[in-house]
Amino acid sequence: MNNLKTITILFRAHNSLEKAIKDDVLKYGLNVSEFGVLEALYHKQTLSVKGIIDKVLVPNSSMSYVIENLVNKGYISKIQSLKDKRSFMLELTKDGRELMDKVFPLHKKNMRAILDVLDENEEAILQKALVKIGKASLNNN
Amino acid sequence: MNNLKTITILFRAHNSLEKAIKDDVLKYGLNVSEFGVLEALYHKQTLSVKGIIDKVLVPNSSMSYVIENLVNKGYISKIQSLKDKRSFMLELTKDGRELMDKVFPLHKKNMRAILDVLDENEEAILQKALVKIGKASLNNN
DNA sequence: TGAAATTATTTCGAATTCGAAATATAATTG
DNA sequence: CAATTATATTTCGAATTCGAAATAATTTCA
Repeated sequence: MNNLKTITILFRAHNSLEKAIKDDVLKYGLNVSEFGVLEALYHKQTLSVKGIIDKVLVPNSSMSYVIENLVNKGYISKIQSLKDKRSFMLELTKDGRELMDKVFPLHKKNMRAILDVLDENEEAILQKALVKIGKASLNNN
Repeated sequence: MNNLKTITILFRAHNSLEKAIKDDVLKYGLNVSEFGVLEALYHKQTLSVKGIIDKVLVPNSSMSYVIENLVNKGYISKIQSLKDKRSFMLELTKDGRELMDKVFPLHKKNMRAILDVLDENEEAILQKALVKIGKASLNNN
C-alpha cells in the first residue's frame, strides 16, 4: 500500500473505543486514566508508581496527578517502600476493591461485546498486526 | 476470547504511533492536532470548520482553539461563507502549502516505513478489523 | 569510601482538551 | 411570516496532560 489510511482507521477505532470506555467509567466518577490505574492494581495487587507507569500509558508527571486524585477519592493507598525509599507502593483500598468488584465485570462485558464483532481468529490476527505496528513505531525514535 | 488484551494492545499501538507522529511534526513546530488539520486541508483544498471536525478527531470546542493557532501561525486562512454565514471556510495559505509540500512527503515516508512491517494482505485485514471495532464502539452509546 | 551517575517521583508552569452554555444564522413548519 | 427548531461555531472555566527541572534516594566504581 502507498497511503496512510491505516493510520486514520487505527486512530478512529482508538477514539471510538476510548469514547466508549470514557462513557462507561464516567458513570462511576472516573476518567480513563484513573480507571487504567485501578484496573492495573485490580489485577496486580501491588505496584510501585514506576510499575504503574510502565503498565498504563501515561507520563510520570501526569501519573502523579492521577494518583493524587485516586488517593483523595479514597480508592488507593500509597505507602513508601522500606527497601527503596525513592519508591512508593500502591494498592486498592477496601473502597477501591469494592468499586472494582462491582464495576469491572460490567466494564469487561461491555468491552467484550464490542470486541466480539470479530471472531476468535480475526481478533488474534488483529493483535499480532497491532503488536508489530507498536514495535515498529518505537524503533522510530 | 475472554479478556481485554486486544484493547490494551490497540491502545499501545496507538500510543506508540502517536508518539512517532508527535516527534515527527514537532520538528516543524506543530502538534498532532494542528498537523491533522493541515493534512486534511492539504488533500481537500477547502473545508468548513464542520468539515474539518468530521475529518479530524477533535471536539468542536477544541477545534476552535487549534484553528486559531494555525491562523496565528499563518498556515491557514478562515473566511466566512457567503452562502451560509454561520459557516467558515478554511484553506492553506501559501506558507501553509509550502510547509506541507516540504513536510508531508517526509512524514508519509516515515509513517509508511512503520506500516510496512505488515505485508499488503496483513494491512488490509488489519484495516477491516479496525473498521469493525470502530463501528461497534459507536453503537455502544 | 565518596564523588558521579542512575533511578523514582514530584513540582511547576504552560499547553491542550474538554463539556456545557452562549451566540449567530438558517431551515422548518404551523 | 413568526415562532420553533436545527446547525455552525465560539466562549468560558475547569480538568487534564505535558515536558523540563527539581528533589531525594540508591547504585556504581575509581
